[in-house]
Amino acid sequence: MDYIKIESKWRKKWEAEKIDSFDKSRTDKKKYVLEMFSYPSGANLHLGHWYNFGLTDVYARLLRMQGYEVFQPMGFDAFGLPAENYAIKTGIHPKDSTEKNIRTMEGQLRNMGASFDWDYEIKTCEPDYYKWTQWLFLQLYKHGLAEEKLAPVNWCPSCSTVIANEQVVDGCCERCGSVVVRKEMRQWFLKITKYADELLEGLDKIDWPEKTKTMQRNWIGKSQGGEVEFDLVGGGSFKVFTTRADTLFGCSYVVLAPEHPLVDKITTDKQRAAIEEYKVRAAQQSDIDRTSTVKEKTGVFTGAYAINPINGRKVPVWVADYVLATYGTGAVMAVPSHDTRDFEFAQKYGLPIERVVASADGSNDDLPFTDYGVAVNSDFINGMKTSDAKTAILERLAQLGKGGAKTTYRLRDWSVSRQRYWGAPIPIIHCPHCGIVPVPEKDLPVELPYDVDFHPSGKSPLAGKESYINVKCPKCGGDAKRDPDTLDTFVCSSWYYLRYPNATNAEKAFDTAWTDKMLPVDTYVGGAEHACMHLLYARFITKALRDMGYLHFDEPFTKLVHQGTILGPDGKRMSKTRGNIINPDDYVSVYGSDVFKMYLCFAFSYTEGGPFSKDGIPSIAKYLDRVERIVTKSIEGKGVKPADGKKVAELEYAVNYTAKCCGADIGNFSFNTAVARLMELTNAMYKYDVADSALFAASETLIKLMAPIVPHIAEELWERCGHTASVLKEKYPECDEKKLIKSEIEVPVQLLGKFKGTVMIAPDADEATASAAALKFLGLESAKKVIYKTGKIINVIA
RNA sequence: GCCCGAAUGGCGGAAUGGCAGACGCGACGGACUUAAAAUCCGUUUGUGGCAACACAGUGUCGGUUCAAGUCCGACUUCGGGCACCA
Repeated sequence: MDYIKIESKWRKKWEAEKIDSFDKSRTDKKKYVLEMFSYPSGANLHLGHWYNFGLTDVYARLLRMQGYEVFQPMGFDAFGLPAENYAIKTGIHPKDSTEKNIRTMEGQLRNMGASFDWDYEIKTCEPDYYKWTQWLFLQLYKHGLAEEKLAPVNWCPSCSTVIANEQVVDGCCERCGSVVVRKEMRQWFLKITKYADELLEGLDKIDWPEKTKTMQRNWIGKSQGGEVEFDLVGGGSFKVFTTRADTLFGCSYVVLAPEHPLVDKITTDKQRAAIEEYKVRAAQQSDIDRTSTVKEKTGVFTGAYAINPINGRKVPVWVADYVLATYGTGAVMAVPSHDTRDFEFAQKYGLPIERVVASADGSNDDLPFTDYGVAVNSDFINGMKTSDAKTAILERLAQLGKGGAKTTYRLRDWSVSRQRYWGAPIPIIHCPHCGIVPVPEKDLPVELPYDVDFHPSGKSPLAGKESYINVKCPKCGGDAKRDPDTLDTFVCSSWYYLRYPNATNAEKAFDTAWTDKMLPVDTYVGGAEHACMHLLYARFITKALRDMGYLHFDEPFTKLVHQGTILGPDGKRMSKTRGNIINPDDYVSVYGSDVFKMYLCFAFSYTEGGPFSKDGIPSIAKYLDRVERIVTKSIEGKGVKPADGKKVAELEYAVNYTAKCCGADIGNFSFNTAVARLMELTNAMYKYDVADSALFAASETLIKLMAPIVPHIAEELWERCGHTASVLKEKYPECDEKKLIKSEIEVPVQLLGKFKGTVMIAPDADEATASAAALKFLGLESAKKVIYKTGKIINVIA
């Protein structure tokens, strides 16, 4: 078959007929199938795009044939650093390069033959999209979910911008790999931490891969423990957070983070110089140095003392950078006997180490002992199990007014200010009189000016654009300045799935009633690398918008599927440096998109991925040629009455068995087994090998069954079978269970659990019949016991 | 260090606790052909045997069960995530 020719023929026809258009009147049957939209970085679609979009399209086409009204849009996550970095290198404006890349990718996506409805296309870099990103930001601001604060941020010196916690990988910038440093800056934050608990609980209600849910759980990092307030000798107090309140009697010193505001106040004159020096050193360190676990712990005594509220003991106050300012209260109680870090520190600086927990069975007396056990040397909790002791201590602290139960989270607020050009401008005006003034909604969008010097200078590029930055205050009319930063691109992508069904709405970001009908996304497919970024942000934004009354559902993505990673032929991750990158175009241009997609279906377990092997592609073409031959043969026998009833029954069994499995497999993203079943049916048809109406009927079913995977080829063969309407409008074949009933079935016989052979019995044979057949087969008179699982197995215990 | 996954022929990969290796690639054999390609039909986990067959076999070691690739416990290796989170 000339696949290329066939594809262009049908593609033209489908586009002219708008066969993939979403029918708004059928929302009762809607399925919102969404692939994570792509970043238009390179000029071409890569293998990952094909694997994600192409195969999800197979799933979408199945749903359509099953009678659902599928909404499957496509668009581009078009803002972001790569386009800007590319511009800095080449001088080509990010807008120009992005638009060019989008045009190329649109063309390729159309050639993929995927059933996207392009009427709903969105591009996040266009004013009619980012207008609503800005609107979203303003709503968050109005509802107290966006705030500007001075905070330590992750600064990438190479990208000259702040990046989010989630974008720091091993202490380095996720984008460029530079070592990230810590910097105090005024930044906009979205208060995702307000939703920490709900983001955690919501995970139980959604059909997502367990692994991804676990990653989000760990990222949110809920930690239940307690707060303990220590009074300072000489006045004042501070709190520490602990998950091991039961060890409070073993606390021999306390430690503040170098950035803790109390440090300056309590440091004695004698210690001041040493503390100052230590603070400077700590500030200079990058996160990667500072959080290195191999590094020896360091710290300095402040000269101050605090009182342990549980026993009135005076303990020294130290400063050490192993305590993080950004977690808990930025201060810890040190119990060297039961915490490895405190132990190491105490040993180095000669601080007391006193055991207060013993192992329950007395087996382990090494320190530090970090397991749970039984309290010792701890006054009123002596003998209590760790969990009880925790409660007892926290209750006592509550009575004393010195603390109590407390929960903390690892999750931090989401920093969204970026000192870069190619993003959505933050719609805020800073007025010397009125302070922070949001841009009035009627003035949106705040348009991103084209002519800007975006070379890195350590300052936001927009700050240098006078005509942009200088503005009148909307409140008092006086001179004011725009916020010079742009929003993290993850803000753009945190709500795009809401915009798709509303893509043409010029009045609103999205219409509430319509969005409630169309959302949540039924099936969302994309890479697992977004587990703690996009997928968490999107959930947060959905919940925030719900609380503002703009929508009425809790979770944006009901079911989530991650495609696996396709590796290079060498079994390693594809990369330019390894030179093992596979370009799909090399194969698509020869074999066409159907063959290539079917190869991707067949060669991998979808969620696992695996190494690419070009040998599999011609074998799929060979298979489809084989299909063409048997279909052609069957057409000749269209009106011929079948002669052999038994053979027909066998063929019909194969047809119905395939129908039963194929749809279910595609529905489960088990594309490889779906293709295997199609191949089995084809083999059965070759075995049947008589050109008659039974073979023709099998052909028609086979074509329908394979239509979601190879739509062009199926359409061509369907036409050859004499049909004028599209096969894609056919109902997906269902299994006729009656055709699967056989008069006799083959049942395996085991002797003492060991397979010995099979016997033929009626499918509804009772245990006695089955048992007798098995004994006869084994040549036995009797058996101690026979286990018969109907239709499955007969196990004889002799 | 902690938390997840995964491990099955020469290869990609299948198997609701019930015949391990579906389906395909590769390899080998046969048919067709002057020949080759293409096609069609076989064989293909290992060991022993002419054979029927026997034994072994899903990373390792134990366990539960009539029955374990699948469940439980301990470990090994690889992949992913988190990591001085108190």
